Formats: sequence, structure tokens, C-alpha cells
Amino acid sequence: MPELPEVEAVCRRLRRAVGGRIRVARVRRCGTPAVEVKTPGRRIESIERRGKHIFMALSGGLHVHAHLRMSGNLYLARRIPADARLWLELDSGRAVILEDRRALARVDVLGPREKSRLLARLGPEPLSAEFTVLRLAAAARRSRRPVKLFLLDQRRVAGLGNIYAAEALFRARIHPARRASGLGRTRLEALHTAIVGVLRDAVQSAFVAYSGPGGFGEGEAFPMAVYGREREPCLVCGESIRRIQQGGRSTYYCPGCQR
DNA sequence: AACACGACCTGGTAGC
DNA sequence: TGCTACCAGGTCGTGT
Repeated sequence: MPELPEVEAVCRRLRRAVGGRIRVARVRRCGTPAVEVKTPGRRIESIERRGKHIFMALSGGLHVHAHLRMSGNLYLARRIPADARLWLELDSGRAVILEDRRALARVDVLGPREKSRLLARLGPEPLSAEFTVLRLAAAARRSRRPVKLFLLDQRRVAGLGNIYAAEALFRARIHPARRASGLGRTRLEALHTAIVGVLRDAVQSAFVAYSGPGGFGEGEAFPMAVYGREREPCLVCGESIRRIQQGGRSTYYCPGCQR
């Protein structure tokens, strides 16, 4: 579920909790004891996303920091399901609930220093003005890794994951195994445009498809060009989509379009 | 500094 | 039907 677009959709929904005061916090798994100890009595002042990270700013300068990893989801509801991994009960009667089948998500409480230390490890926000071709090029020049793995490194660009990295490379017509440092100016420009375009489109469809509990419906799902389409025909050239292993994970690409 | 790889978790499904 | 093997949208720690 959660790469940048999905995390953005989660945050937008969650913002209805802003202004609420936390009455009780409960951690079953996926969270540190600090969540139960430090958050009750505090008001939620804002909810922000950075890359795939979620920050709920609380009164008193603390932040609830959440990372959904593979299967996590945060939503607001009145009923707390039996399998909730963690929840924050608000004075409004609703609760912020973490569901996560695989229990890999993590929630902790950060002070301002810890928060900025974490943010310092992240690359530019791809849908903001700080993400420029120049910055992408400077990072790419220093990496001899395959461009797909380069894109998954959150220190280079924050928010891309396995799906949208593959989709961006398809739009940019770049072969995923190509060395990042070997990309020329034209290709880097195409890649920059593709990353921004894919994420913009995906934020739109994730927002529409996101339904809170249970995550994302099939409704307005992002139309994948390559991801998950092994052996299906490319929608542009008709070649058969391929799947290869990179860094122990699947990469999908079109051998006709991507060079 | 950059990189490869296993670990962390659970569940769904393809194949026998 | 039941078992096994593999797959899954992410990151971290360890070792080179």
C-alpha cells in the first residue's frame, strides 16, 4: 500500500483529527511505550507528511511519528477493531487507528531534535520546488548503482517505492538496470519529469481510491503501465513486460520502450 | 561512503 | 484438500 501517494491520502483523511485532544493511547504492537505515556492530554495541532513519514504535531512540542512500511494504514473511526495495532482515543469520541497485517509499521514519539535529525536523512520532497533536475543530477552523478535502486534510496528522493520507481522509469523510457551515474542530461530531465508526473497522478487516484479502514479500494486505482504486468503486452509498443530481480525485489519494465 | 544481504512480520496464492 | 514455496507497496543493522 504505502508509497508517497498513499501516505498523502492517509494524511489528508487524518487531518479531520486536527484540533482533537488525545484521551488515551494504546499500543498493542508496532509502537513504543512512549506513545502511551507521553501523548495523553495533548492536542493534535497538525498532521504533515514528509516522504513516506507521517508527523502528528502535538501540543507541547512533541510529534507522533508513524511509518506504515509494507502494510500499515492509519484512519479515524469511532469503533476500534479487535486487531488494531495501536490507537489514540480522542475527546471527540473518535480514534486514530493503526491497522497493519504484517505488523511492520512503526509509531514513536519524537522531540524537535529527533524529528529534525530524521528529516535530515531524507532527500528532497519530489512534489515540492526543492526537487529540481539539478539536484537529481547531482545525486545521480555520485551513484554507480542501477537507477531503479538509486530511486528507492530515500536519501536521494523521498517517497518513491517499488511501484512508482518502476512506473517513473517506464515514463522516462529508461532501463531500470542502467547505472544512475551514466544518465545524461536529457535522460535526467525526462526522469525528473516522469517522477513528478507519476506521483502527481498517483496522489490523485490514491486520494479517490482511499477509503480509510481497509485501505485502498479498486475504484480509481492508478493505471499501472508496467508494475505487476509481467508477460502482458506493453500499452505503448506491445512488447511483453518483463520482471527482473534488483536488490532482492521485483522490477517490471518494458524491453521495447526502456533502454 | 557506497553497497549487498538478511532480518523483521503475516498472509495470500500458485503449483504440486 | 493439504502442503510447500514464493510473493508482497519498506527499512534497518551488519559486514565488506
